[in-house]
Amino acid sequence: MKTSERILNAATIAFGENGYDGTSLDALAKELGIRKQSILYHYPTKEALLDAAVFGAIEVLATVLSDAVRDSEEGWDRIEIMVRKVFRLAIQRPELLGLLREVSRLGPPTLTKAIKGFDPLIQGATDWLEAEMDIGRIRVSDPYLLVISVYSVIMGAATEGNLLEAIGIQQTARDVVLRRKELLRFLRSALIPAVN
Amino acid sequence: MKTSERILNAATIAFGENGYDGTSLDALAKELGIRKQSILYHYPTKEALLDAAVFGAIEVLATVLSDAVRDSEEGWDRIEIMVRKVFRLAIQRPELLGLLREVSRLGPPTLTKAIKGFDPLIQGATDWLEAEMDIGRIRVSDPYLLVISVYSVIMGAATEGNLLEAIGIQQTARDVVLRRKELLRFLRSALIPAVN
DNA sequence: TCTACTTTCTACCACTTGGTAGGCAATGCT
DNA sequence: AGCATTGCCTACCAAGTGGTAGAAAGTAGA
Repeated sequence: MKTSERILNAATIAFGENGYDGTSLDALAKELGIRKQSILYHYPTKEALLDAAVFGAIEVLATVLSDAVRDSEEGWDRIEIMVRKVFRLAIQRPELLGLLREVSRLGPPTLTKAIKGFDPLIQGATDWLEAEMDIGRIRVSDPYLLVISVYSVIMGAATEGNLLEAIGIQQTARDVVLRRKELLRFLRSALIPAVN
Repeated sequence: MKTSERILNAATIAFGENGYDGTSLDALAKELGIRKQSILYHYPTKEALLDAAVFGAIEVLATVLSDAVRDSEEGWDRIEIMVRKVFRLAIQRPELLGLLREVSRLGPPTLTKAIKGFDPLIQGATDWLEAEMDIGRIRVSDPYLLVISVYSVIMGAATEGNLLEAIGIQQTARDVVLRRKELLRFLRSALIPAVN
């Protein structure tokens, strides 16, 4: 793998797990077996490295979501597939979601750029939800707020693995499946309109 | 106000907003108009200061929740009051929830202590939900996972104000009320059993 | 082989970090 | 008054921070 890619991967993990301020270029370099100056050759500043990592994370998430749209039928099935794929991502690469959460705490200017990358995703989801509401497949409510609520829930559920781990709860693969199932039931109850 | 209290308040805000690593004792002292050494007089280390702030935040949250229990009827009313009070807390003192989120990222040893403080709250909520399920007022599911889901949702919704602000969405008091209303509808749909 | 370019390195730098040592004034107790 | 305690201070330190300057080493084309 190219050095610049190795740096980016390590940075994504480090920023996602220890935060931006909690990660030093020296530590990052040591982990990679190189000198800090080599990092600064590929990414002129620490912030540039952060931006690159965030951009990469958004790209991966966008790909996962558009894959979910491609591989799913309309209606509830689409949400289910989406949740499954995001959960798989959260298990395989938890640092990505951690990084995105970190960005939302860091605020501008990085957050501002990140939002721009996110905007088409949010817009697409909002439009789709709105259309589904019109057909009556999704309970009618403010689509934008709904997107954000769903985002919060999925993000929370997907990243709460670390929390459970810290509490001392064993996290077997079966438990993850259970949590995902529970989340889906939760979302289903919240989104599907009541049958009158 | 006593100096030690002023330090604790400022630290809670700073840790909650900028994170532990993003907050320096010097900056904190400057903000308070004192020297760093005065901070270290009241709290022997930075970590001790963090622990004190976290302890305080948990205490406030516990008070809010137990107040909610006291001021509410059983059933859905209790959840509604709870959400209202947590939202009010999130608006009046957003740093508290930010701090708790930060702790969950920092991991042990602070997280371990925090969890201990949280345990009675989680236990109480779990027991209560279980009882409500038995009566049929709450949809039957794993109570523990449900607590965590609800926690994620409320936490997410309550702390997403910064995010919305960054996106550029005006956050009037009316919008907050709308978001809270939407969240309650979301929770209600997810928790109340379907009428067959 | 000479040359131009890319990549990584050593050597430094100014600044900030959390923390120690100890002084000095105010307060209150005997 | 004498004295101990409390609270905040100045002075300082070793370690770490992100970043600059520029040398050395590899690599590829002519």
